[in-house]
Amino acid sequence: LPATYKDIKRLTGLSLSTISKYFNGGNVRPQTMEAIEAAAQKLDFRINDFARGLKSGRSMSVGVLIPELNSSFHTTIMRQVGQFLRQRGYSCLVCECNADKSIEREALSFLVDKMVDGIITIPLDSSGSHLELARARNVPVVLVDRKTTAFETDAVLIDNFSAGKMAAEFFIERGHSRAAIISGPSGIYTMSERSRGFAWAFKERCSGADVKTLEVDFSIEGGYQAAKELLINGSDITCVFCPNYEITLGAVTAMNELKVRYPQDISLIGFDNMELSKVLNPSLTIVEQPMQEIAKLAAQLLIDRLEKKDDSDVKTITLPAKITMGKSVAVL
Amino acid sequence: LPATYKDIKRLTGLSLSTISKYFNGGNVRPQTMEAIEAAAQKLDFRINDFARGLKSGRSMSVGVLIPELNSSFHTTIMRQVGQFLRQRGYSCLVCECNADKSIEREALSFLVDKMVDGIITIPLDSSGSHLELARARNVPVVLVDRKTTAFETDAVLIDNFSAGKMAAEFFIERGHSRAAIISGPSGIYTMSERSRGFAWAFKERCSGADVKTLEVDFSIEGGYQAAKELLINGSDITCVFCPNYEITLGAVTAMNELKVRYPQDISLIGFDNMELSKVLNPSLTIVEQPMQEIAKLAAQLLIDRLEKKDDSDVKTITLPAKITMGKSVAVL
DNA sequence: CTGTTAGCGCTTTCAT
DNA sequence: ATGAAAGCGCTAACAG
Repeated sequence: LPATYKDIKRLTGLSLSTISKYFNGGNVRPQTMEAIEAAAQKLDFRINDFARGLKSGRSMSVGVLIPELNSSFHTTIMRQVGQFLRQRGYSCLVCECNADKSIEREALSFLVDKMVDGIITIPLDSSGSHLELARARNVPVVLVDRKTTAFETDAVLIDNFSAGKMAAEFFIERGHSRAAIISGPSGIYTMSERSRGFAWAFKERCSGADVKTLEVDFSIEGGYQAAKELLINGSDITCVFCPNYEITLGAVTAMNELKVRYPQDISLIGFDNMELSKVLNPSLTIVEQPMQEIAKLAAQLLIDRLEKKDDSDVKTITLPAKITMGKSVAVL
Repeated sequence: LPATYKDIKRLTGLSLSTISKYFNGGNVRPQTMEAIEAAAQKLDFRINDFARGLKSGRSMSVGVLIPELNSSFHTTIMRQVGQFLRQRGYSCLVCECNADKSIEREALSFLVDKMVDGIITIPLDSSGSHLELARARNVPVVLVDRKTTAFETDAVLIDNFSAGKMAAEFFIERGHSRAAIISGPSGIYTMSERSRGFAWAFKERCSGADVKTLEVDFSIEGGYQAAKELLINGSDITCVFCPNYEITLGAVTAMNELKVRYPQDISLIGFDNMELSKVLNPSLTIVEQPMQEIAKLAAQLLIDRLEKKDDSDVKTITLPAKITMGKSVAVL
C-alpha cells in the first residue's frame, strides 16, 4: 500500500500542511526538508495525482486528438508535441479518432472527462463544433494543421495555398503544362487549399495550361485507385502532384504495378516524409512541412495559455512549406 | 463549474449513494433512472475521474511504454493495443523512451504515479529491472516483442528464431550460400534470436555456407551505413537479410545511392511493413509479424489479469511469423 | 431499492 | 515557518 502524507507525518512529526507545502515548492527550513526527504525516501512515497487533481482542479496533462495514428504526419506531430510537453512537466493523453467524426466527438468528451488542462488537435470535423465542449469546460484548445470554420481558437498551420503553388511552379519551370492533382476530400482545409494553390499557379503562370483535379479518399488506397485511373485513361498528362503522404504512397504503388516509370513516363511531386523520398529510386521531389517547428509552437502556445503567460486574442501562426528536390520531375 | 452528485441530488431529491450506484451500473428503479438521467442531461454532468479514482483506487487506464514512436512496429502495436483497450473501457497513457534506459525508468515511474491499472511494454532494458517498481505497486505488466531476463511476467512474442530461419531458408532454396545479416544490437532479444536462427539455418542446411553478421545501431542510419560498407567491401555476398524495418529502410537507401540493384546485384529480405514492400520497385520479400494479433492478445491478457479472469501462472504466448514473397530475391 | 455515514489523500485558508 | 481544520467529488459498507 502506497505511503501518504500521514505516514510522513508519523515519521517526522510534521503537520500535513507543512508536508504539502514542501511538495509544492514552498519554503520550509532545511532541517524540515531533510526530514521529509528522508521519510519520503524510506517510505518510497509518491504523491497521489488523483487526490491532488481532485483538490487543485488541475491535472497537469494535455489531450492530443488526431485523426489517424497511421498517418506519418499526424504521428510525427504527436510525438514532437508530447516530447515538448513532457519536458515542461505535462503529460499527454493521446487519442486518435480513426477519421470518424462521431469518434472524434466521443474522444473529445473522453479527454475532457480525464480533466486534461488543455487540448491540441488536428480537427477532423472542419466546423469544429465538437470543440464547443472544451470551451464550455474552460479547456483551451490549439489547432494544428487545419482551421475550423465555426470555432475560433489558436492555430498553427502551414501556408497550404503556397505549398500547392510551389509544386505547380516547380512543374511549370520545367516545361509542364498538362497536370493533375490527386487531392484528398475538398472538405478538408489543407487539401482544398493545396489544390487551389496548385490550380491557381497553372492558370496564372502558364498559358494554355490544363489541370485535372481528382478528389479521393484520404488514404493509400485512394491514391492508388486515382493514380491507376489517371495512368490508364489520363492520356496527355505529364505530371502529377500528390498533396499528402498517403496519397503519394498509393500513387507510387500504382505506378509500380502498371510499370509506369517516373520521371520518364510521368513526373511526380509528393508531400511530407523525407524518408520515403530517399528509399525510393529515383528519389522523390516533395513538398515538406516543418513538423518539428509546428509541434513546438503549438505546444508552447498551449502552455502559454495554460500558465496565463499569454492572454492575447486568438492567434494563428502560419509557417512556410519548402520544396525538396529529388529526381522525379522531368525537364520537358 | 462542472456539476456534481450534489447538484443531481438537489434536482432529484435522491441520495448520493443512489446516484453513485446508478452511475456504476447498479440497479435502480426505472423512474429513479429517468430522474437521474434527466438531471444529468440538464446539468451536463460528467463524472469526476479524480474523485472516483481517489476513492476506488482504480483509474481504468493502462500505460503503454515503448522504445520509439517513430518505429513503425512500435507505433502499430501501440495503436492496436489502444484501440482494443478503449473498446473495453480503458484509456491509454502512451510513453516513449527514445531508446534510453534512464528515460524508460522515469517513464515507468511516471505511469505508476498516474495510477495506471496495468502496463503493456516493449522493454528496452533487457533485464527488466525497471519493472520492479510496477510489481511493488501491484501493477500487472505484459511484455510485447521482447522478454526480460531478470523480471518474469506475461509476454506476447513471435518466434524470432524461426523468423530468422525462414529468411535463411528462402535464400538457401534459391541457391544462395554466401549471406549477410545486418542485425541490430545483440543485446536486444529479437535481434539476437533472428540472427541466431538465420545463421543456424545456413550452417545446418547449406554446406559450405558463409554468413557475415554485421551488428549496427537500431536505426535507419545504422542500416544505411552497414549496407554501404557491405556493398563496397562485401565482395562475394549474394544476399542480405535485414531483420527489422528501420534497418531495411536504411539498406535500401544505401543501395539506391550506390546504384546497386536488387535482385540483380544482390538479393534482399526485409522485415515488417507491407506498405514499404509494395511502394518499392521491385517489391520486397519480407518477414512479417502478425501485429494486430500480438496487440490484441497482449491487451486481452492484461485485461484478464486486471479483472481477475485469469489468475494462472505467468504465461508466454508465442506466435509465428510468416514470409511474404516479393521480387527482391534472385534465383541463382 | 434507497439513504446515512465515513473517509480516500491532498490543498488551502486561517491562525499561531 | 508551521499547524489545525475543512472539504474537493466520489464510493462502499451498513442499515433500513
